[in-house]
Amino acid sequence: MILNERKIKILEAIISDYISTAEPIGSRTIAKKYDLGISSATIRNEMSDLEEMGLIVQPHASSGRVPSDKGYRLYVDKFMRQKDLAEEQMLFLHNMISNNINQIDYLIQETAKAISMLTHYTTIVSEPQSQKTILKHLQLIPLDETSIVLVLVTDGKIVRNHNLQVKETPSIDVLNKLSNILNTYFQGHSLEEIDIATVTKLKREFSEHSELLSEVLTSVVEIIQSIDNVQVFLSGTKNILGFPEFSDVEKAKGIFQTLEEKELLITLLGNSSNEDVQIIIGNENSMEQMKDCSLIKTNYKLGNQIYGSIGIIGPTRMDYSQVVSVLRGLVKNIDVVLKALSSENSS
Amino acid sequence: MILNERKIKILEAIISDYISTAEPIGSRTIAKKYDLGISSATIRNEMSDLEEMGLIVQPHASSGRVPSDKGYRLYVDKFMRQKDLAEEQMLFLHNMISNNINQIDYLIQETAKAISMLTHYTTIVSEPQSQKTILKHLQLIPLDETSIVLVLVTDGKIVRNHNLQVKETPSIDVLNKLSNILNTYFQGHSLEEIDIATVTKLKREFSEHSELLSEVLTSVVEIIQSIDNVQVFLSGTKNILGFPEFSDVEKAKGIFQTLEEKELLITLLGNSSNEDVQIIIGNENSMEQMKDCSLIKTNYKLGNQIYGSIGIIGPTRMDYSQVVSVLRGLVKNIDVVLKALSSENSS
DNA sequence: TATTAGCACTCGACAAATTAGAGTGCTAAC
DNA sequence: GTTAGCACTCTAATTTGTCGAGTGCTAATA
Repeated sequence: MILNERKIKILEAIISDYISTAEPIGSRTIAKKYDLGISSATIRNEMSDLEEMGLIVQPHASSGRVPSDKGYRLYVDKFMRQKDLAEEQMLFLHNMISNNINQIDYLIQETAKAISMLTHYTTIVSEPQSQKTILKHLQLIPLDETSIVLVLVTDGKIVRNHNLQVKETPSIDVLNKLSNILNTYFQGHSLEEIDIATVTKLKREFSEHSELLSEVLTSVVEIIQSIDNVQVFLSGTKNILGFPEFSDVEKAKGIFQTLEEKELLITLLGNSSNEDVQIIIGNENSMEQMKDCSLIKTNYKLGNQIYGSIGIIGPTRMDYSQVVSVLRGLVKNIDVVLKALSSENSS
Repeated sequence: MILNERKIKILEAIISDYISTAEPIGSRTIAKKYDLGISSATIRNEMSDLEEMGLIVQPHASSGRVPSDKGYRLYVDKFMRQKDLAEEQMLFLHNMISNNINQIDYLIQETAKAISMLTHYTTIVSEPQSQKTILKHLQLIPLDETSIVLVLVTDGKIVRNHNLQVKETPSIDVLNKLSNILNTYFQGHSLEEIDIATVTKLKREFSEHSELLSEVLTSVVEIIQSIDNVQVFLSGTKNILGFPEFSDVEKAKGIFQTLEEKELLITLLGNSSNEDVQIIIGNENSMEQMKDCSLIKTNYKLGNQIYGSIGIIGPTRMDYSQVVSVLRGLVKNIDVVLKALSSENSS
């Protein structure tokens, strides 16, 4: 069956109406509300075709139609028009980013808040991480009599602390000396390069503080492993409860369960380095509890090869077009702020 | 009116029944279910008295009775029996604590998870902070061409990073030198002592790196101010939806709204240094949205004068006795683990 | 041939009526 | 002081009826 202009118009009418009302929509309503120049009977015939094509469904016989996942998919892929974000929203994002660009963890927290505020959906933001993290600096700091903090800085501006227990905390001078040794060996190397082989070699060369060094090295390896353990921030979970499709408490519970598990969120966001906006509609998501939700996600770039992800979750009837605009606006503003920063520095 | 033995038994029956069923309970049910040796008519008379005393209420005429906030309060203060935590639960907590005692932020995160798992209520844990934080160490670390990380360690084992922007990042040697200066001046001083006066004095003495020093000092002050900005972890929010009293989505939304605001959570946990378990029932809480909830909270001690708080939120009919046991068990285990650690070190 | 008007039919949402059940308070008897 | 019994009340659940929105089909129309 051919999808002619008229069918598309009707499908768009159904989708746009359903997005705003969450109520099934019938032929008469379309005829009245949208000026398509055809009667409800004709619309009825066309709707029957659309249903046959699997683009819309009837929740129950003799009710109006509702877009199917396939219908949304077609709309999103082919007919969705992109709106540009309003000036003031762009400004809002710009300010939010500029104010937090130096504190990555605040930035992602505030980003989550801002996006959930703008879209009224639930927002997940993952901490940016480099595809190939390079160590920039290591520093040991005394914590108390028996513990040291190892601070590690990567080129992705990620700063991580890790406590390590020792028999007795050495003096600051010793710690500084040790930090220097670590730096000369590790600085500029990617995380993958710091493997058991290098570590054993280092241990052999420095037998002086060998016991301490050995403990420190173990910690370095641990941090490096845990650096994949990205932080994830969530905002706007309560919005979920505002949608009629989740007034069934059981459904809402399933979603909250997923949102509470950091690992699931990370799986959800995935780890593609695709820079464009991706849309996952309803059943396309492999997680059972998420089959009534859609997820719109994108990756943002915070520097050379440093990517984080941001995802927005809502009911399948979410306002795809608006969310895509907001995400594109966000990514664009991050770029703008970063460019402004780097040109400022080079001047 | 006198609250005799029999009235107390009936009140306890009502409370314990309501805690588990969430259904109003009538005189006949009590007579059948609880072997009090009196007829339903007598129970009826007694219940009438209990209602007059404000300890129970009828949700509507000719329904069973439900405990009032005042009823719970009386029960909690006078009649609640404390159960001891089961061996395996103690062990579970002990292991959780030992595994995380060296990483404070993990510890509080895992604690939130563990407690919400054990109680099935929502758990809030705030990062421990000292009543009178003393600086132990400051360290400047290069981040990139124009930013430095200032790492600050307190005697409360709190480690905080703060980025600061500079015109040009100095060499590591300069940073180390500066770190040393900062340490000689600030080490061992409490946060309150580091005020504008000290800072200005320091600035005057060291005019050499004055501009840099000035920026660093501003940051130090900023961190010190933000150190009150404690982290808070939440777990088990989804449990809220499991309780019939919150199947009204609007009520649930109000609570979620509160839980999403960190500031509100901190207000909720308060900042008393009282070490015993406190119970706030329904309307006793000043927040409007929380008037259908009870909050059970306690402070835990992680060292000399270092306290964090932990709070558990549930419906007013929550199982006070169980929650108190779990909290006491947790606090006890923290003590045990800390003692074990310190004796291990001194040996 | 495509479109439309008309009609019978279906189904869910809603309201009103009915019923069953749990609970109460009161009174009189024990 | 306690209890059995009874009339009464109120809610929750069920039933019944009505309305409206929607459908599919058919026959007439442009």
